[in-house]
Amino acid sequence: MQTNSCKEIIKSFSDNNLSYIKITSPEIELTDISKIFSCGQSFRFERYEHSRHEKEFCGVAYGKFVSFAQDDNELYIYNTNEAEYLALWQRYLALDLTYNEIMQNILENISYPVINEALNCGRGIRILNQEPWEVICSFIISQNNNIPRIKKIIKAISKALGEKIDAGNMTSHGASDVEFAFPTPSATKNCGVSLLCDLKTGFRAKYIFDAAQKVANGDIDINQLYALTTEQCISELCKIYGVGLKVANCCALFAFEKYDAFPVDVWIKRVLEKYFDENVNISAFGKYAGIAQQYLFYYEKYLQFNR
DNA sequence: GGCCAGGACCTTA
DNA sequence: TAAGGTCATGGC
Repeated sequence: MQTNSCKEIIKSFSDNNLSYIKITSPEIELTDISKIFSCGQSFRFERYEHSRHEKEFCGVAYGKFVSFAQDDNELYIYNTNEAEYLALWQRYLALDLTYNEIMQNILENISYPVINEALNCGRGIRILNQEPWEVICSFIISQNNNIPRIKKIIKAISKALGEKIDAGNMTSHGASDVEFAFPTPSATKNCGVSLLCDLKTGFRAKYIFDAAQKVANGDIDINQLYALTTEQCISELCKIYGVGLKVANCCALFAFEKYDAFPVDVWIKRVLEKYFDENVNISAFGKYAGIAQQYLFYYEKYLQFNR
């Protein structure tokens, strides 16, 4: 794995009841928070329209309400401090990886014009390292669904079943006084299928319930999945009723650091047919195939909505 | 009012 | 083994 050896400069601030940090580093030059939070990998962040920065996205991750703001090559993280950044948000944002080397690796492995175009178009996208249970549940919800509605359902589930978060110090960064963490597997399991169905999950309710059961009782051991190969990890995830290859690949990529996992949804299927040889092998993309996949996904949607 | 959305499962042949 | 139907729901 490529490790970022370039030194970051982290400055800490405190403003009334709110602590925040400012980060500058070469990696921030390959970071665009608006692409990161609108490329379909994460569903709990919203743009904060009244930001004093060029762009700002706020939401809940790892049980905390946080906001990420950016002006050019400066990244601000509100409601955190340096220690928490180093322990949590650095890895969450993948700022411990050097994306230049990752993109070079992709380009060296596979040579198609669309790869260059997609990497260029999506410049700044980074694959977040999100919480495994939240990712499993979120991508079960994603099936045969669209992104705005996925976000709405996840918000409703969190409000109904998640722990309250006191976010009073973050109302000037898009928070309500009370926000809600993503519910635990056992809270989700205890909720039961019919209430999950009431939360507009529809036919996915029984899938979510089975996932919650298997994770809560240890049939699926989240901590063990990190240590497995990509193939083993995907195969374990597919033991959940309602998790097939596409959802399992999303989980492997977005939660378990399996950067060669390559989710194929309707968009990526279209991309493969449109730009690649008929029998192109996914392994040709190399060990960062999943990251290439995310740039291709963003690129194709970008073309669709910017014509 | 049919079609589509970051699909998976079940039935049928 | 492959193809086609089914499942909830909302936006267009």
